[in-house]
Amino acid sequence: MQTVSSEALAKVAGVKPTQLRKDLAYFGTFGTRGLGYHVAELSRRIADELGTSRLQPVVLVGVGNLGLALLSYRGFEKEGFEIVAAFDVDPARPRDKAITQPIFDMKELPARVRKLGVRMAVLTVPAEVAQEVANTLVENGIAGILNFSPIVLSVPEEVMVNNVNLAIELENLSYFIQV
Amino acid sequence: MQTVSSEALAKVAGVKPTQLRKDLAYFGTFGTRGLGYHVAELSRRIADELGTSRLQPVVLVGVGNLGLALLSYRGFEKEGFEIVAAFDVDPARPRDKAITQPIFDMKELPARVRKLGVRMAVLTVPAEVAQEVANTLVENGIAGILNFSPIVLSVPEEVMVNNVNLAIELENLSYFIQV
DNA sequence: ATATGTGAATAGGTTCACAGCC
DNA sequence: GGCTGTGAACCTATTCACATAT
Repeated sequence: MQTVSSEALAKVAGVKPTQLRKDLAYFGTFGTRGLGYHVAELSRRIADELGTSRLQPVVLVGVGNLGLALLSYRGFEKEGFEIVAAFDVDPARPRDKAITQPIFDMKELPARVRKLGVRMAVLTVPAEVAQEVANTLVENGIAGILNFSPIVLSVPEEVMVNNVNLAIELENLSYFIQV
Repeated sequence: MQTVSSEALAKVAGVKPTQLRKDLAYFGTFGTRGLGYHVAELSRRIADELGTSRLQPVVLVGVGNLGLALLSYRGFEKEGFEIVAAFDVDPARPRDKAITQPIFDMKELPARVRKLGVRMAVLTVPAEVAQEVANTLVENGIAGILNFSPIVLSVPEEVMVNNVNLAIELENLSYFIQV
């Protein structure tokens, strides 16, 4: 399959074809009229825009249940991300799951994050310490945080935070399924 | 603290006060002019609207890394949700973590979901089987699905799906932190 | 004096309709 | 003929400004 239409792409993405075309058009002309989009080229150009054309290093902070599960998750590499290191207040606490990434003590975070030059972090620490850890991350060069703590982080405006709040997702479902 | 202002609430929610007031107003008049919102009453009325004033039972399907982590997560109960049962193709596979919820064989899903009368499900199965499992869930009365598989589920329009896609969250960060 | 509730104004996002190009 | 790219139309969401209530 060499080319693909906006209609086919929209189908799998769950959006309307016009939406998809307009979105792509914000980044330039990706397609060919009468033909569609050249798959390889489209893929490359999207990766370029997202910044995932090279492998992006990421650190994870807070190796509890969720942190450990994310460290084992094999779905990131395919999309161009690699969790290169994890940090925890108790790096030696027994963890049953075998993971490939090293777990360091939180104390080592500043030096190691700087050394690695990592710009993205996954935050899976308890809510009580999330803001404090976020501050440390930002101070040491992190520019994007994927936050799993159920609090609104306060960060400088040049830092990007994406929140994943599982309770809110369920509340949302709960609301919409009500009879 | 008996009452709270839209300004204080907006601060912790990370939105503007007018936004918060307008949103609440869609569900009725919750506050008192000159005073603010009565905390206990507001809390109760929001829970009523969300349908979380009673404990909501939820099932989880797919007890892999992520599923297991979510089963151990203690943040749901506080918000009114309880994962009452989990299902997996291999319920007996060794899992190091001690969890309180029973894990049943997928074969038992239809009968048990019906019996329990559960209306919400968390879907943490591999992408290849996600659609098939979703179909089974819907056939047996599930009306809301929290989907962690990186695919767009096709469901009847009365069924609500919320997607959590970790790779997309990282891609989003990656895009915005680019220099 | 203080803080909500809300119409009006503004901004942002989606869809339509079709011109433009292969 | 087929499919993209895009201005215009439409729709939805946010913010403003202030009337209203305590």
